[in-house]
Amino acid sequence: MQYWLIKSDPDTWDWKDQVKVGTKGTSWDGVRNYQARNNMVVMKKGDYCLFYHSQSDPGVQGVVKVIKEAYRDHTADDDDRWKMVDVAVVKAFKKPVSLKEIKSKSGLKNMGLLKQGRLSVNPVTEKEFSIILELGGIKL
DNA sequence: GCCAACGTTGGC
DNA sequence: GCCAACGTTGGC
Repeated sequence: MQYWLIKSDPDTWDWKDQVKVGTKGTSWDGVRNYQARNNMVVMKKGDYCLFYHSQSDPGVQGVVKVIKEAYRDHTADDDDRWKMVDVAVVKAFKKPVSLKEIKSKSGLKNMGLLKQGRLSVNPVTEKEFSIILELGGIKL
């Protein structure tokens, strides 16, 4: 089992949209970065991902899981390089965990999110994952 | 809207 | 293969 953090610009796709599609989930398309793609390719069905809003009021909104492993991103025209996975909602946080909180928590100082702010798909350790769930006020 | 960080492109 | 120019992301 691996843990991840995936970012979405809420103007394009936000947590509410994700909740709306429910257990059917949605394809996480549009990723055009090699590192992010490489991370998606190694995702396994059932892996948990923290759903993160970038831009205005950045923070983790809840937990989703991988329901379909990497396959060709159909939004990439005839460019075969790009992949996507499908994710579905697991649970919403009682309270979103802001970037500020993440920065101020000592156990989270080494998160990929902080080290490489621009990468939209980041690996998260089990420990980091559990700290963030706690901050979000939920248990799985 | 600005800017830093980083990725990508293209000329050589 | 190097590097400058340019584009994009994301925090503030």
